[in-house]
Amino acid sequence: MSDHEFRDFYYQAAFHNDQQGVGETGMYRVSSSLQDPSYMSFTDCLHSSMDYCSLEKAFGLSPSSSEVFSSVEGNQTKQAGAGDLGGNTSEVMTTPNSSISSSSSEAGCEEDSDKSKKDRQPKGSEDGGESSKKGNKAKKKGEKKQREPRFAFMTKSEVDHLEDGYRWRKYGQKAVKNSPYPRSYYRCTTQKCTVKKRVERSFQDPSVVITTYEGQHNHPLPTTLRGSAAGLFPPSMLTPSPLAGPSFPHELFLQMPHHMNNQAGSAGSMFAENFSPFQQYHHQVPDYGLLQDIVPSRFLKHEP
DNA sequence: CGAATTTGACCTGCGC
DNA sequence: GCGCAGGTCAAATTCG
Repeated sequence: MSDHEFRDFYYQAAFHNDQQGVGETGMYRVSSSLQDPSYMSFTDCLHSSMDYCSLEKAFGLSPSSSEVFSSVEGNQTKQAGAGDLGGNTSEVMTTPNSSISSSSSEAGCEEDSDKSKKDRQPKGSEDGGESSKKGNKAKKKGEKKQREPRFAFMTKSEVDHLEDGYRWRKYGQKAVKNSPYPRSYYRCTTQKCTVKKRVERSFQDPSVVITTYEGQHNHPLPTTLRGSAAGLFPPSMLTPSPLAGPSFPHELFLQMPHHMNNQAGSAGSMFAENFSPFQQYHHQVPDYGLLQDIVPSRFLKHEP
């Protein structure tokens, strides 16, 4: 997918959103969170709007809910990933009352080699040599790390770091070009979990937070977190194995549709396998038009 | 006191 | 080759 296509997608998404008049209650920011009165966490939002029967609402299938859009980063030319969602001219347009959760996935892509922006192995990687403190960063240049599936979504929120049930440790922050808002980098604190996320605020709509997840959790939600995160989701969502179902809320977005790739034209199919757990759903769904691309059939099928 | 955050330096890839 | 921008590291600092 080229930058333009990527951009177009978001424009369309916004347009679509407007047309549907979606909005009122998004998955975002509501002032009635259990723990934090200032906002509703993503987890809370999912919980509140979610059981599988009502996900369709949560995902914009009903007029009163937020909308989820997906897109797949085919060949991320210059990492047009979510990072750029808020960073350049391709800004998303959200209606004041709506939450657009757009997901961009770039799965796997071992082939993104040349492009893969570094992704250096977590420090202390096996090359054994942490030479001097900072000198060792140039490790294994030949080795291209596979890129994790990545998906982003936008959430209207006053807080940058949305609670999603997992514990994150911030490991960096950078100013983003063309945006007055910095981008924060978080890493899952669970050992051996390599999931990362980036959080930035849209410069066009400061109320919109763009969160990009990279990788998949290989562990259940921490039970201790904010009391009840683990209890918020059905067992299938807590399963470590991606094949058994999303292991964390955002993985729901993974179910989106590989064929957004096809739309994009380029490099589409190469990502399909990364969505394999969900392809079956895709194939099962009747024709819901765009919705089938956006919403997993398992949600759709519950429709009355 | 341990964990989390901040922040400046460093590294890498890309475009010119 | 150079400069820019994104991403990461890790020491210092702050927080619980």
